[in-house]
Amino acid sequence: MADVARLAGVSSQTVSRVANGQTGVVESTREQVLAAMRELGYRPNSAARSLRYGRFNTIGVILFGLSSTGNSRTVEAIATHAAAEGYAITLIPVDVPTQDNVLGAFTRMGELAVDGVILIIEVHLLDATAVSLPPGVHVVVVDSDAGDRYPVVDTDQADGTRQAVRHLIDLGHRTVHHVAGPAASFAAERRAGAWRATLEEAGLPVPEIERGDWSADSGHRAGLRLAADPSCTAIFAANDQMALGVLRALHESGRRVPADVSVVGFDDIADSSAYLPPLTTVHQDFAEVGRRCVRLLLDQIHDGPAAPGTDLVPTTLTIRQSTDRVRGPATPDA
Amino acid sequence: MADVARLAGVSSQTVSRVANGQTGVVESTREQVLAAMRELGYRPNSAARSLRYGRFNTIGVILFGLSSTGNSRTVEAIATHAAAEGYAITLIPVDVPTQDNVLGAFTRMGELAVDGVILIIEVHLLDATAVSLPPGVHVVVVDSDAGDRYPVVDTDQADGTRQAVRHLIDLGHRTVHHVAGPAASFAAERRAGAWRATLEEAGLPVPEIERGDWSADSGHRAGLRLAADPSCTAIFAANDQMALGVLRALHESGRRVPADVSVVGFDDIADSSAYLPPLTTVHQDFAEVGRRCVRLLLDQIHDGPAAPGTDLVPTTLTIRQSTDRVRGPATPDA
DNA sequence: TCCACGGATGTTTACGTTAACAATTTCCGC
DNA sequence: GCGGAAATTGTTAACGTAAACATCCGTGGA
Repeated sequence: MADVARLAGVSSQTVSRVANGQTGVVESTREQVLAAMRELGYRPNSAARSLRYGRFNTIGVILFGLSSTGNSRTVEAIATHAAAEGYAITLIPVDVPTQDNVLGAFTRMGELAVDGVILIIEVHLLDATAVSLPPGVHVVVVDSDAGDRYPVVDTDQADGTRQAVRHLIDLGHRTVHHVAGPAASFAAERRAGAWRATLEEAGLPVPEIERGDWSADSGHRAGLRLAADPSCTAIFAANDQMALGVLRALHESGRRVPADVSVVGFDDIADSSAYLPPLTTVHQDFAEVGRRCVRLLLDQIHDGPAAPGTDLVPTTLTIRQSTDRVRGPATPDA
Repeated sequence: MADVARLAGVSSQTVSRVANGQTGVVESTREQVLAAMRELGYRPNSAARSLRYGRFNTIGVILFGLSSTGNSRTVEAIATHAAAEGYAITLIPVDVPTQDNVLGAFTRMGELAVDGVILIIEVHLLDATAVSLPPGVHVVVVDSDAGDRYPVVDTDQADGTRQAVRHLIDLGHRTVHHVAGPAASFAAERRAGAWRATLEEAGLPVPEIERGDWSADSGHRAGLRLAADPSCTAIFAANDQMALGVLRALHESGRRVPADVSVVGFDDIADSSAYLPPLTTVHQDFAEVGRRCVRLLLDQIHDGPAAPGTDLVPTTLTIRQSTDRVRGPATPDA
C-alpha cells in the first residue's frame, strides 16, 4: 500500500479511500491511484483489515462427513447465502466423530478467523463438548436437539415421517416396517420415534425395527430380512440410499414394488426419481436449511446472541411409483 | 493479550512465548500465564498473527456445484489433508458458471485471506479469465486442460474410459454406445474422445453419441432412445447417475441387463453397487485427487511456483453385474 | 571479589490497514 | 480581493502479535 501511495504520489490514506470506494477523492487522483494499483498488482491485505475491524467476515462450518447426501447441499446453500452477504465460509471436517476430534475442531475453530460457527454434527457428541465452545463465538446448530442451549435449524423430521407413514396407512397397509439409520444419529432416532408414534396413534402394531447405517448396502441387508417376511407389505426407509438397497433386495427376492410391497424413502435425493421404480420419498429442503442457518448466524453476529430454540423447516411427501394400495395378503397373480 | 499479561504480572512478550510453546519460560511463570489465560478466556487473534507472519494458513477452493458427485468427496479430501498440515480451507462456490461469476470469485479470492487456490471448475471458462488470476496467488487446477499454464491434478479419464470400453469389447460386443456428459464439460469431452479412440483402435464402428447432462433423468431419456435400437448391446455412460437412468430405461423397455445389454458407468459412487443390477463402473479415487492437490499447492506455497503439467491419478475398472458376454443378436430366450 | 556468561524476562518495533483528526486547497459570495 | 465554508489530502495512532534486541539476574570460575 505504501508502494502504491509512493508511485501515485499520494498518502496511503488516500489509497485506502480509493480501495474502499469512499467519496471525497477527486477523479484525477482516484485514477492515478488505480493506475498505480494495477501497475503494482496491489491487493488489500485482509488480515490487516480484519485486525483493524475486529471482524473476519467469515463463517466456520464444522461437519462430520461432507459426502453424506444432505450435508453437501446444506453446505452449498450456506456458502451461497453467506457469499451474498459478503461472508466467506471455512470448512472444518471431522473425519471420525470422536469427542477428541470434535473438541479439536472446536479448539481450532476458536483460534480460527471466524465470526461464528455453524455446527452440522451428531449432537450426542455435542453434550460433552459443549463446555469447550469458546464463549465469544456465535453458534447455530443443524439437525440436533441442542435447542435448549443453542439456536437450532432442523428439517421437520417428525412431520416428514408422519406424512410418509400416514401415506402408507392410507393406502391400506396394516402396518409399516422401518429401516432405521444408526442409533447414534439424532436424525435417525427422530425418524424412528415419529414412525413408532404414528403407528401407535393409528392403533397399528409396531414391528421390530431394522437398523442400517445409511448406506445402500445396509438397506439391502435389511431388505433381504424383510423380504423373507410375507406379512411385510410396506417399508419406510430412513433415507433414500437405504431405500435403494431395499428395492434391490425386494427385486432379488422376487417381490414386486409396488405390487407386493410399497417403499418410501427420506431425503428426495436427485437420483431417487430414477430408481426402479421411481421412489416415493420425503422431500427435504436442504437449501432452505442452509439459508436459515446463515440468517440466524448473521443476526447473532450483528445484533448479539439469539435465544435458543428450534427452527423447523417443513418437508413434503413426493409421491412417485414405489407405493400403491395394498393387495391381497401375498397372493401371487399366477 | 495485554490483559493476560497484566493479570499474570508479566510482559505481553512472555504471554506470546507461552502461547506459542516456546522454550525459555520458567515453569512457575508459564503456569501463572496459563492460569490468567484461562481466567480471561484468552484466544489468540489469528488476524494479527496472519498480519505478523504474512501467511494465512488457509487454502481457497473455488468450485462450481458442490453437490455434484465427485466434488464433495474431493473437497472433503482436500479439507482433511489441509487440516493435517495446519491449513483451513475456504469455500467459494460459483452457482452459475458464467464468466462474470468466475471472475467475481477470483476477485473475491484475491482479497481473501488465502495462501493458495484450488480450482475445481470447467476449464472452458478459465481461458478467458486466466488473465485476472492474481499473480502472487498459487494455483492448482483440478480436472481441466490448463496443464500448460498451471499444475493440474486430474483423474486419468482416458485410461479409465479405455478400460471400460475394452472390457465391453473383450466381452464380444460389436460396438459400444456412449451416453456422454454435456459438451461444455471438459471431463465429458475427454471421456467421449477416449471412447471414440478406443473403438477406432479396435476397428469397430463408432455409433452416434447420446448427450446427457450428468443427471439420471437425462440418462433415462438417452437410454430410451438406445433401447429402441435392437443392435445396441453395450452402453458406456459417462457417469454413474446417467447409467442409473439408462438401467431404468432398459428395464422399462423390456431389455434385460446384462443378458441383452451390458452397461458400464464412471465414478463408482457409493450407491452404484446397489443398482439393479449392481453396476460395473470405473472407479475414481477422489480422495487421492484431493490429497495430491493439497500437496502440490503446499509445495508451491513453501518452495515457490511449480511447473505447469498434469498429474494423472489412475483409475480402476470395478466389475459388477451389469456387464456380460454378448449373446446372439437379439434372440429372445422364449 | 569480580567478571563473564547464559538464562529469563522486558522493550521496541513492524506487519497493513483505517478512523479520527489536522492541514491544505478550492471555491463561492460579497 | 477576502473571509469562510466545503472539498480534498495528509498525519497520527491503534488494532494484536512476535521477532529482534536490550536488560536484568544468578551462577561459576579466575
